[in-house]
Amino acid sequence: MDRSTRQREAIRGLFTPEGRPLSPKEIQEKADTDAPGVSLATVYRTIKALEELGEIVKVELPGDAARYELAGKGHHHHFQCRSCGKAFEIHGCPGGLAALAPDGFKVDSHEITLFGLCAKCNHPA
Amino acid sequence: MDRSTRQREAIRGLFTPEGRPLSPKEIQEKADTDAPGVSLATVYRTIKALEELGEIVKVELPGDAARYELAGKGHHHHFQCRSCGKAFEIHGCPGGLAALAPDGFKVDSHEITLFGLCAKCNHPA
DNA sequence: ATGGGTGCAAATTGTTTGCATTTTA
DNA sequence: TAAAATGCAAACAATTTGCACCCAT
Repeated sequence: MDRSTRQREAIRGLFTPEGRPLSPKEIQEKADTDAPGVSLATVYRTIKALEELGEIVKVELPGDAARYELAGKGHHHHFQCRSCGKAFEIHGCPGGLAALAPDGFKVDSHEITLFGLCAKCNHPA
Repeated sequence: MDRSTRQREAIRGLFTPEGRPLSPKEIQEKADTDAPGVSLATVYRTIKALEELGEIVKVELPGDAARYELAGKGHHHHFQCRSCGKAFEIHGCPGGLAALAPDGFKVDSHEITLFGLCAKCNHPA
């Protein structure tokens, strides 16, 4: 496999159904194992390509850099650890949120982010 | 009143109980009326001071710059218009969000953001 | 003159992009 | 050898900060 393909596959391979949302830097670090020396520019370009292909989606957490995760996981939300900064996927969603908007407003989507300590940071070994 | 005081008061005066969250740029533009020529640096420094005094709080919306609003409004969330980009305060909050986190995780706060069209953008004159 | 506050510009971080080079077909 | 992808560095936007300067006390 050639270099270009290896880089792209290394990045693409990071997105799994079980994986948590990854930031560009995390992607670069993890991809470095299979494709040493990937530049951040390539990471961003590959992310953009995969996003346009509909394979991954951008996850925006309040006050932090964008993350990316595998597309097609269905409606869900995220948890961000205040200690290690990692983002995790959470399931379940209270309904009826659109009703909270003021009269005349049209709600088409929503984001819920939980903050706290992840299992690892909450139960230090 | 001297220039410094006028600038600070112009900025401080932008934060009202009814006001929506403002970004540093919006703050600079609005403050310019009462205090012409305020630099962004001063806006940021004043924001920081007011935040440390506990008069205003930072509002972080997914994927957008930070906003600031008057402190002490009680628990509430926000709506962001996809058309004009403005942020609005919304009231009400579904409970039990902490239960959505995985086992072992400790939730200490949460953020909910609704996206869509504000009244003005939804009902163009 | 002395300290507090200001504007400008430089520094930071996250992200994008131009361009020359490398790689692939 | 021409097209495609890469790395580096420059360019941007948001935010912070160093520094010289200005104003009120």
